[in-house]
Amino acid sequence: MTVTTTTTPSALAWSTDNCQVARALDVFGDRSSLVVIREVFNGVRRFDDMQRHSGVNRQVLSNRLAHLVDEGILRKVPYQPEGSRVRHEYRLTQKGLDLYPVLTALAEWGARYVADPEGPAVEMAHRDCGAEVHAVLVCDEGHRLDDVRDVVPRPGPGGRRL
Amino acid sequence: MTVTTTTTPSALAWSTDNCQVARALDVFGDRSSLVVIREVFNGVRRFDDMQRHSGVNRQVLSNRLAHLVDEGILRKVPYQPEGSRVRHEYRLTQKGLDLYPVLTALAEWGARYVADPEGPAVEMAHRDCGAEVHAVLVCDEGHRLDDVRDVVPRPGPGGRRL
DNA sequence: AGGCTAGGTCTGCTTGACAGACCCAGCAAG
DNA sequence: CTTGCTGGGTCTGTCAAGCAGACCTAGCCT
Repeated sequence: MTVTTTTTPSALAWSTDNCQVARALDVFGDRSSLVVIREVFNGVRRFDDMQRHSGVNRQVLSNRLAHLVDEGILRKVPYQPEGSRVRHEYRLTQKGLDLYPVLTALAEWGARYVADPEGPAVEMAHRDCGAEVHAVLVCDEGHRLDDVRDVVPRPGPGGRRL
Repeated sequence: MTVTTTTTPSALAWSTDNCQVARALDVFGDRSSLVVIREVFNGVRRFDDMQRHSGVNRQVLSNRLAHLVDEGILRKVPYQPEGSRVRHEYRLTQKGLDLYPVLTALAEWGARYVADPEGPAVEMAHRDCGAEVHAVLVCDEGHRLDDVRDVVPRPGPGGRRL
């Protein structure tokens, strides 16, 4: 057991008031919202289907759907089964579709650490070629970062000193 | 307003019991856990620092840290400020470090949709060249998927029919 | 002896999740 | 016309979780 000395992290000098990660989490960062989003990505778009398929409580599902519509991540689209009245289903907006990298990264981490021995329950594929899709980190200079230790967070243009 | 007809999504035929996304969310998928993880990624590793910097309730912080240590995402490392007794700080394990793509994707989505006009509060950089880092989707055939509509989820090897 | 600090725990209140029952509109069968 | 079915919810009561704020404790310093 080594005992190390440390320095004060510079992040402490920066505010988290306007952190976009925290704000993103306010929008969809609870278990139920992410499960709902997973359902919609999987093509399950109707209230009852989602409820049965995901097991999320009806009341909570109702709240989350309304909230995600409010936030512009989902939109309600009317549809009409034959011989039946118009109903509505939930679809991803562009803002919602842009969560694909988040969901892919999540699924990939899950596949590595919490999947059953026979493999992950779900995977992402390239529509054109059918090959599996992964979320990888690349920098603007074109380098691919295979070791996550090469990534370092830093204050962005909107960073505020305390 | 167009009214569409739809088909039953095939995802309904597959179980979500062993979905690795849901399992990953069980491990760290609540707001506080993700905020804690953000703090540790930013180099804030001590209890009081995290509490003050992130504003997470002390009790909740205590729970989350214990849980994340339990799950092998963080580990407690002793350190010794001069002239003081040994204390402990929280560091990422490899399992925790592998959340970098998730956090990067989250930060990127947040930068696009919920950041202040002057820009995101935080960004990821390449340690070697200083350029900004992004989470991008690539397939095993080497194609880069710039349009998320080219991604399609499908049952993986661990998928179970209902 | 008293104070300071890191890293927590304890208490009481309020909010949210949850299961399960209920509701409502409109089609269709009897 | 009544009865039932279905999708998409709302209502109710219970119980777990979040929260603010006070309190605790070990070891160092004065």
